Amino acid sequence: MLDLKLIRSNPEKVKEGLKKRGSEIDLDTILLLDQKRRELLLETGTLKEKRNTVSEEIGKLKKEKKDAQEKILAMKEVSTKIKELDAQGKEIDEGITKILLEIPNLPHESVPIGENEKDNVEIRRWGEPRKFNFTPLTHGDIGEALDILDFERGAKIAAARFTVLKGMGAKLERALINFMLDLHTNEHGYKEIFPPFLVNAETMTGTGQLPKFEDDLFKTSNDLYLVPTAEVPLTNLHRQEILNDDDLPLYYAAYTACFRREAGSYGKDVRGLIRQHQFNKVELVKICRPEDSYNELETLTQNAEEVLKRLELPFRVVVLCTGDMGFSAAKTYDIEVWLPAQDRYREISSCSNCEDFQARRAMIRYRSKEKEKVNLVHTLNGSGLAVGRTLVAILENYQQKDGSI
RNA sequence: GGAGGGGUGGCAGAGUGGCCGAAUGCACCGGUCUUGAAAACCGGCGAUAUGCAAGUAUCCGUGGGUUCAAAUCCCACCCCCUCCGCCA
Repeated sequence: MLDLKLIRSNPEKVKEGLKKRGSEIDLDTILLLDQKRRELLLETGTLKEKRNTVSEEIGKLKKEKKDAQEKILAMKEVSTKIKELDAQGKEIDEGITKILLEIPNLPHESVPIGENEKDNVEIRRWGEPRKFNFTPLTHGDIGEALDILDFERGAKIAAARFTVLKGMGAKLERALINFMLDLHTNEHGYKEIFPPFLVNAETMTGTGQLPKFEDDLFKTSNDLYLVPTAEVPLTNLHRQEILNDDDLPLYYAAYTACFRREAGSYGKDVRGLIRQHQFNKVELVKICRPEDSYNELETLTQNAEEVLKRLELPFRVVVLCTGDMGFSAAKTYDIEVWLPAQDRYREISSCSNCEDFQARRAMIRYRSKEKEKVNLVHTLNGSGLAVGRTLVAILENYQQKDGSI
């Protein structure tokens, strides 16, 4: 959520930022509503002040057993008017919130301007893609041949885009989860969390999945949602809290299964493990002071990269252009791992600084020591890493001519 | 699922219709004292909106309602605790 005050004081800047993302949003409506809201607030404020003082007088008169009937009647009228105006105000507030919740974050000034993934900018590479003296197979073919991936039965017992991991495949997946969590908690200073996999609508709104992206989520019959990423429960741990300055920065790491409807991705990555309705991920989340967030983004990204370095998998890091960034992000680095069978780099981690966008939605604040003031925190998140895709990378990069890994 | 109890400021905990945004204690911050610290004493100490500011308004789990006036009364919902049932 953007700061309404910023929209009010500098609508041109906001428009410009949104335009860079390819987001044409009409700010006139919200500015009009805001204007109306403030006028109304002034009016009701005055009326309520009157009601408060006169009500007090009535109380005194009654105590002295004097007649207060006239004042009561007058205030009855005032109260009716207040009720009316309050109802109007509430409607306007809801209108403003509704619009605000659907506006994406503004890109950071360092983000390259562009339309889509073609305009993302590579900033570094690590490792050399291996030269094969045979044609490398896809992870799907390898997995089926070794009987460690079972797509058919995944579809049978659930649906398309669900996969069964078997034997050494299941073991490898589990080992990767442990490896990643151990690395981040033992060496990078993150606190391990095991959160619920189902969360409520407020939580989904806090990180930006709702209301705009409801179609991407699985929802249960009692109004809980399956988490699409651990970013959601981790960031919302401190929803509606005021943190102490000393508590910051907070580093959290969690494994969760992730659930996504993948509506609208028909025909994309249909074969294999790349795009699933359910996949495993170890997620990193940071909650920090605003002045630190861009440094924290760099280290967060490096923490994620370290997983690939230790697995000796070649990768590159790209900075997403304005048009390719997610809804809540101000700046995002994608880490892309080399996949020989696809002969290209594929996303395996996405590390974002959301600045105060989520903090404002979720009301995550801290009391700064120097200024004794309450401020919004900055929130960051990054995959560290997507486990299924890591397994894919291992199978493809470490395959041998005889079909073994 | 059934029965009962309860949700008040960072925490504990008063407050059952009217100077209550809320006593008191702890914690915290500043000061006095001290070589320093502790203790003691003095003072300060919630958030949001709006406004240049003074101020004003709002907030006592959430949402409605009654009333001139609601933390306090009524209704619905949510959450927590205890007991019973069921259960990995």
